[in-house]
Amino acid sequence: MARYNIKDVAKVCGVSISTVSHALNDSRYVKKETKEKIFAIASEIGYKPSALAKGLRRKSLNTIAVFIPNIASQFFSQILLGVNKIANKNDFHIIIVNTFYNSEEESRLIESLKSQYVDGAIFVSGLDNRDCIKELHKENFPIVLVARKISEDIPSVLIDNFEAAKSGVDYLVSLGHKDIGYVTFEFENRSTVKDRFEGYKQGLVQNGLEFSPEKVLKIKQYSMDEMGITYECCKKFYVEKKLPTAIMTVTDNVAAGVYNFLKEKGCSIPEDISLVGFDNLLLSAFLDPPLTTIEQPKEKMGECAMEMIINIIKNRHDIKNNIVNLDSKLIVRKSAFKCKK
Amino acid sequence: MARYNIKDVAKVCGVSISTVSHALNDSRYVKKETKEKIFAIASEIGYKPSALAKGLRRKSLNTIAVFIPNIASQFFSQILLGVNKIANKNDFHIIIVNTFYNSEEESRLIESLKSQYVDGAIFVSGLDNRDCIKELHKENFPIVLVARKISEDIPSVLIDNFEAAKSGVDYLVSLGHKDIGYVTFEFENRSTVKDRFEGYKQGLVQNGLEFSPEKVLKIKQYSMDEMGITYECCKKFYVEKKLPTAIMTVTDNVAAGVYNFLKEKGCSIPEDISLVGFDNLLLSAFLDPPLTTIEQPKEKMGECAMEMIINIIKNRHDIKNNIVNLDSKLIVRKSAFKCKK
DNA sequence: TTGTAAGCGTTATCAA
DNA sequence: TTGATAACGCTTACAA
Repeated sequence: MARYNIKDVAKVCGVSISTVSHALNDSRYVKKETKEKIFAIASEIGYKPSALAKGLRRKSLNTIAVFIPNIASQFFSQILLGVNKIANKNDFHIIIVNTFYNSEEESRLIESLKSQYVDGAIFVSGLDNRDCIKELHKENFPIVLVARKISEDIPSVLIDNFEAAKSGVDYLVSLGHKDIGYVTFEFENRSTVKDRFEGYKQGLVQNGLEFSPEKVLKIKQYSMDEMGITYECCKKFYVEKKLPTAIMTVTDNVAAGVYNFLKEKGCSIPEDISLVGFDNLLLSAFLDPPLTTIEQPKEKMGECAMEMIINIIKNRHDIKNNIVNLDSKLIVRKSAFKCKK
Repeated sequence: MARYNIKDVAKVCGVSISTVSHALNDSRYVKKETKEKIFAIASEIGYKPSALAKGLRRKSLNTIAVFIPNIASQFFSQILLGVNKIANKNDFHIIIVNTFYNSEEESRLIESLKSQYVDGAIFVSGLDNRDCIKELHKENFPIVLVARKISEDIPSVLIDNFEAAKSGVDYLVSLGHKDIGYVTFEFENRSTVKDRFEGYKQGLVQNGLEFSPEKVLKIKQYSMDEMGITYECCKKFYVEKKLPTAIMTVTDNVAAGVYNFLKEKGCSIPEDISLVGFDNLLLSAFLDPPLTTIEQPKEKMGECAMEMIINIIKNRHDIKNNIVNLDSKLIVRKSAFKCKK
């Protein structure tokens, strides 16, 4: 890969390098014929400007760091798809930083980011109380959060988790359910998870039902195998508890864990118990029966975040529009049914 | 983010910038006290060398491009996990290029890669007949292939797809099956897919069974929804054909499509028909019944590829070790059972 | 043991 | 309408 540089082009064209640069970048007037010649020769010898040199000079490489708990998770990789799409369209690159929900690792990586060439960062999910992210924002480093909320003034892309969860309860109530359980992750420092829980609670209350903490299973998320830990926790939690007639879960993977537990126990879904998930992960359609769930527009969230950060970088940011709430909706499949009791 | 540069450090330390550079990089002897002072001050003011400037000078940014058909697919994102792990460990970054199995897009992106700052590329899956990849290799640009084979001299990380598929047939035969169907993607230009098919064929023959093309359903992969297209194709293919007693599939997503088809038809798995998948995707454990499948060590393949490419870049490449075959193994779950007939 | 200065490939200022 | 040249922040050959 012998590479040509701008000097080579200039020499062949018989002009100065600044003319070449200006012609190629359209950054000042260049006589038509000169310009044409420059373009012709550049393409002929296959000249590609060095993004590196350009980056050094412009102090920007059009690259965004994307912090994500786990690339290999459906939810996150769908978001990445959207991020990637918009990045491509705008000639941006992304580098992916996998944090595995590890805050120390996240901090370390943010630190190393500073030596890097990134123009901004997108943080997907993760914990709320991250001073280092606030700091980044204070230092005017462009950041956007996705499915995570740290403070009102940091740009974030979300859905209204509270309303979405409430709509799930409404749906179950409309099917006649009065005894509705909830399975969630622990939510200190996770406002998205907490908002869903509050939506569940409020949904009960607004429908004239009583909220009872005993009906809530809180799972400590110590591993990436969300289905597996859910299954284990269910075994302990429901050991001598009566099962409710319906269960809502904080995410589809958790619902899948509940499926496994219920099937093993000989309960059939939805005859004996109804289930509603959250996120509409691909697997929810594979489950048997297919899971009724609440859609989160993952790809769109990624697109939106990338668009926002590009706007911020290019100083086109509309400061009033910090928090963007996208629409979610209930996807009715076959895991929830009329309550028989 | 006011950033300090090497000059600032030099000034504060009262030494020249070359001393600072050498001290920090350990690239020539620097008096102990001087060195200590440089480190102290650098860390105090939070100096981070600009990766960009370093990259321009060294003509390398320690960045690898990873070409992948679809980040949002289980199989690929698991590979990425491994790639990412080793990259992190070695202070490499990756930029991800999503091709959606589109060869033209791939070519275009390879082209744009040349203007970029990447030190090498990993190509995951995709078609075989890619001259532009061969060309890249001829130009001595470091590349490694994963789950894809273009020619013997291009470094590749694979499993032995032929043997793996054969072992699946052996297993089904050991359960008493004599009528074994196969569902695959079309495999012009996809040697990995073809090898599996050949393994299936050879497995039949070696077990004294006859291979019959009518038992093979070939799916044209025009969409990313592998489950959906499989379901549709099954409906057409088996419309008036007798179902075999067992079916092997080219990947678990295809098996999931077959599940849907069979369940709708009222066939139960494994009582009426046995199924064996391929890849051991996460979803295979979620299926009902859990799918017996052939494991492909996805994360390890990613790790291996990244290690190889780093070796190539650092000229530590052992030229004899171009094609690496990792181990695969049969994961027995509950979708295959003794043949009743 | 350390400093000077060239050079990586651009962009952008100033001058013509 | 265009050209010289400094500068981006670093590494490294050469000199001291």
